[in-house]
Amino acid sequence: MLKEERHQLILEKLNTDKKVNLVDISQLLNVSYDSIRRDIIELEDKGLLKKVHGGAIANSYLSMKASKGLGIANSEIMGIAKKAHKLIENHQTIIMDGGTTNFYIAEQLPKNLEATIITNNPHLAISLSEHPKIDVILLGGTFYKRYQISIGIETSTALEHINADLYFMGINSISANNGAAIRNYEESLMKRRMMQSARRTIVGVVEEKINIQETYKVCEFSQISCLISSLSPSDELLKDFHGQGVEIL
Amino acid sequence: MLKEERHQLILEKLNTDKKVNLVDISQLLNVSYDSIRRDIIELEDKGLLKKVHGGAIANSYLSMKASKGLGIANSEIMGIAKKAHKLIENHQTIIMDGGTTNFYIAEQLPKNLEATIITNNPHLAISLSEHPKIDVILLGGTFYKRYQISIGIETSTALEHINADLYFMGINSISANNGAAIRNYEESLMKRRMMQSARRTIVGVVEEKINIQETYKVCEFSQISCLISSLSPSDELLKDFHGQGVEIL
DNA sequence: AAAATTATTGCAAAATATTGCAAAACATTT
DNA sequence: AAATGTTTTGCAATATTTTGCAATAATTTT
Repeated sequence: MLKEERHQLILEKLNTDKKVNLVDISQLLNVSYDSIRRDIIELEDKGLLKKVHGGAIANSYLSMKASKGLGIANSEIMGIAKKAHKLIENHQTIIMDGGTTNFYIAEQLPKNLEATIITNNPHLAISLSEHPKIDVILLGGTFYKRYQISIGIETSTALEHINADLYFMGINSISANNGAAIRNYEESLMKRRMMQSARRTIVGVVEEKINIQETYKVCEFSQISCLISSLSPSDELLKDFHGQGVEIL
Repeated sequence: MLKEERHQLILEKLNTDKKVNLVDISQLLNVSYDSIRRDIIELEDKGLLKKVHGGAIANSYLSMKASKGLGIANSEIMGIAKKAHKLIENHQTIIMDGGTTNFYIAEQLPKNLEATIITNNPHLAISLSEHPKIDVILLGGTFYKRYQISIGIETSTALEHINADLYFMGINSISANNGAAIRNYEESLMKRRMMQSARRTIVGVVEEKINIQETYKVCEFSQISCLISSLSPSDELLKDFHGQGVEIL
């Protein structure tokens, strides 16, 4: 079994399961624990996954890239995308940043929608090439391989002169008390800047990100205009989120 | 067993299995390990597979290209890329814009090269995620779907503060008398701006672009520092290009 | 805090890669 | 057909990479 072969298999498993266990994989592929451990280190160096105690977890960009190729979209995310599309009207200007959810919201936009999309996510820009009536503005800056978006002073400066209608913000966690938070500091600053440049901030999240808490807080929950999930607004999981003036879809 | 025959078989096996093991193949085809090893090296030089420790794996972009029927130009471009890499030193800052040739020059850069690459081509930024030691700066602006690059005042402004070592300029045509030219006006302005931001401008072209003339002139031939093609510098086709102080590779 | 699991490190064995060289095969010219 | 030059091939010596192991450290769980 070639090393590169193992690498591919690990990444594939990561795509479907979102996480891998070191011991499991080593038994599955019938190689020593150490080899797999070193594989994981190498792959992390390439920014293709995130190493955690006991194994590794998927990187948003990777799942994006993989699902793009495979054309498989998670049905939960598709539901979120559908709801998001209802908030968009013709001729609006929309800011979108990184993350799998945003990628699908963009990719699945109606083909006849006329809009301008501003993004720091090159995958999204490329994908929107298939939408003839959507103008795309790509925000430049230092490209963060791990998150597959550009971040930095340049990105920020460009936003200063923009007044968008909507901002679809991708996040890693949200809770009613602690607001929205993510894993990267620079990115959290960027997101605050983006909020300032749009009238309404909309957050789409998959269930597993609800009621958990990541390191860097972006904003209070009440500062968000609208929260979209795959759940029914009356779902038990969402009960704390009501009553703060945020639309729940 | 002919060499070409072996090459075919290796590529076929690669197509079905996505990977080949050096030892296995050599036993299967009943030739020495060394011959297969050299086959793999040759095929890699043509950009038809990716050599790894112990064997080779299929080349993702190539299968992509092959399915589109574009496979032929590939080995020509690989040759240009190889020549281009010799001009690059560690720790340089390099501007690269759009075009297939530039894409391959970037993608095939040595994995251990330390450099900063500035580009308005998001495909290139994404591809360079696989190069851990290369920093990428993405230039923002209006995204031109047709050419898959960003162009505009913003892009231009960002370049004002940049002094790069090299600029790899993609073009549609070049001739000794009429210089370099392309098909899009906005892009031609952009390229002139990029030339100003780099010490040396390098042009890599496939044979079919030599001695033809496109609509929008970017610069005189003599303003280029170096011209790279797949031909030998002494080739008949290139005879007019000598004597203008431009390095021909 | 102890136990259990997982990580890290250094090391030696195994596998693979590289290089130079000479024989063999092939093609080309006399 | 002989002589010549080129390409291909296999071999051997050497270098590099990968691998598994064992001892030790760090982390998570109990």
